[in-house]
Amino acid sequence: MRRKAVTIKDVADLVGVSKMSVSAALSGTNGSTKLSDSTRERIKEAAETLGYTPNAIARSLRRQKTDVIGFYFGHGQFTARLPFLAEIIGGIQEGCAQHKQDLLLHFIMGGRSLEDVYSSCMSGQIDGLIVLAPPGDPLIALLQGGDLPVMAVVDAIQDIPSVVADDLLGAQLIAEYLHAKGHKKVIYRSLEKLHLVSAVRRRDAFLEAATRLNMSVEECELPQVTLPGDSRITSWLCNEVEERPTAVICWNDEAGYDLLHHCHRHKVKVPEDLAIIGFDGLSTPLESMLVLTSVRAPWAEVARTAVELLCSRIAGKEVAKETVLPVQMLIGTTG
Amino acid sequence: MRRKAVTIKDVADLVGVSKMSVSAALSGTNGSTKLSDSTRERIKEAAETLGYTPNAIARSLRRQKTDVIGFYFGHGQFTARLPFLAEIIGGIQEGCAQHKQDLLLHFIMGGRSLEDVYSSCMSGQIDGLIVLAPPGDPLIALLQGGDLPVMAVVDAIQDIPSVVADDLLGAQLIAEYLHAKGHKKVIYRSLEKLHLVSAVRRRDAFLEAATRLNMSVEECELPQVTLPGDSRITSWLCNEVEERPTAVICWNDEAGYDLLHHCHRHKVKVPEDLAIIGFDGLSTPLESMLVLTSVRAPWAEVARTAVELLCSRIAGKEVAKETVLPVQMLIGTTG
DNA sequence: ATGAAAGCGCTAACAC
DNA sequence: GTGTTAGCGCTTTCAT
Repeated sequence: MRRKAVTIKDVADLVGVSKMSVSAALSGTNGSTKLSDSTRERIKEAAETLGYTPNAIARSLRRQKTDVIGFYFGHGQFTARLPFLAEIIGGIQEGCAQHKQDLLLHFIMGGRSLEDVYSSCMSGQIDGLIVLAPPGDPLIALLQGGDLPVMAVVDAIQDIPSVVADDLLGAQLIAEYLHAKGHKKVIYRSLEKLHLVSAVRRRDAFLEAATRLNMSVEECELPQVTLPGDSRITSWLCNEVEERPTAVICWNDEAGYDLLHHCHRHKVKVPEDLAIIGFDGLSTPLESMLVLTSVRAPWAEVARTAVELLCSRIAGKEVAKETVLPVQMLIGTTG
Repeated sequence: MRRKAVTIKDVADLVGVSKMSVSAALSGTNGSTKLSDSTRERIKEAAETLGYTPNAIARSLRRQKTDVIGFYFGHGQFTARLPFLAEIIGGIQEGCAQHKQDLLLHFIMGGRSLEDVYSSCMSGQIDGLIVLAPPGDPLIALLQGGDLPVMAVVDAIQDIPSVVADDLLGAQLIAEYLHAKGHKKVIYRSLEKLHLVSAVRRRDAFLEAATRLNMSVEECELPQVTLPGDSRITSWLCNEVEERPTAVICWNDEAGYDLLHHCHRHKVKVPEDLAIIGFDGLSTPLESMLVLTSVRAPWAEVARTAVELLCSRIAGKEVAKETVLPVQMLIGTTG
């Protein structure tokens, strides 16, 4: 506090009652203590006059509850500037706003040591935590032991209730879509290090579905952001190989757009020469001109739901181990 | 706290020292109390053994300081899903991470009453606040009275230290660019309700510069998101009027992209038939194919700087009333 | 170099 | 109905 703040005691003194009565009159959460309407009114007036604002910190200390939730999204590997993450954060925002409770979002920032981050989580500043991270994230292991309510989003985590999109269905939809369009030979562009559960699920489900539909799939693990010397794909794109693949399925939209750049640079026509499919269905400012064919996953809704379920958990209720939200095929102009 | 947490007292009892010594050994912020290295070590070990995590709430209550800053971005009118806001939030994230101090970001969510939001700000939960809102935002007026350190970003606010982009220069750059390209008659597409300082500055500076360069400017206030019956622009686009405008300067990128959609729908060729200029320089996933000609404003850097200055203010230092970050022309494919 | 006492502002439990 | 007593877990005097 910067200047001596007005406290409950000041109000009590002014009205001539005890601190208790003021607390009861203003916060209302009190069970036993009852007030007459007249005193309650006088107290409220006095509080108004003095410009009293309850001190949330003191309240939290006493109640052992802050009405604040945390959001952790990996240790510095993600930035909130990514469209995908903006979608998630926006969803959390909506969830918090929706929950009439005075629920705020507390970012757990990266760039500090693991111990610091863990301390932040366990320091009593937050009642619960939303996590977006691969299961192997070191924080997860630490959190498993504690009793802070945690919800995972996007990537399911063992032993932590998770809200995810239907990666399996999405992958199947893509396989069926391509099959219906007559594609026989395709490339699946996966995440280089498959540490994300969602990426693994999508790949496995796609391979399985494609095989079932008699499509031939070559897998191609590429870094998320394209390298200049991306030999295999580039050679496919440039040379007119016999029976070359006719589509590339990317594990997410970012990789899809990245490939689109490639194609553009190499004068490969999309989708005539090569179809490109993504996964996420993120919107871009250019939708009337070009839309990446993709699977639309309701990321904001995933996050919103996670907030809701986290609140339930904090309130002591059990929640489903895994909540799967539906996806749908988004037919764009790239395949 | 969910289960009885380990407290400073537990550690003290185990080692056989007073709570004081533990506090001194672990937090180090203590002035007078000195410890021998041996006791300090024993205390640290014991803390480790017990899995002690300091309770930040208790600490905050005692020190009247939380090391948390807040971010308020209007009362529900903005969503974190917007690319522009993602940029700002990402910048704040970077600023927080950079400040090695255990500095966290506390979102002040909308969707609650003005009083609730104000209470959140003044409840002692945050040491300072970053605000992104028009000067007329009701919260601003309330905040003016209080003594919570506040920094404004993007839109300068009277009597509040602000970090902004060089809107004036940006507008001039656009005017000069268009003039050099031979444009004589253009439209300035402004924000419908000019309550944003940045929007006003851009418009005024553009009108001034354009006039100086003998360009004729018609102003056209449009809602941020296009209405179907946007009569004036549409008629310009569809009819081959004598001496029709050759460029539309939009107050921000969003409006620019929106207009691009219009043009696309009406088969207006950009930039041949009409040049479109934006303001923000937001990146999109399609940059190798289409880039909106715009003024690139370093929004993330604006936010990062604001965090830095806010910390200075919290530490009691004076900061500049207005910090203006440079912008530059971003030549794209639309004009 | 260490400890004891006194709160920070609030609320849960019990008296009256 | 209303007041009193005790803390929540920590840190800042001031004494030893």
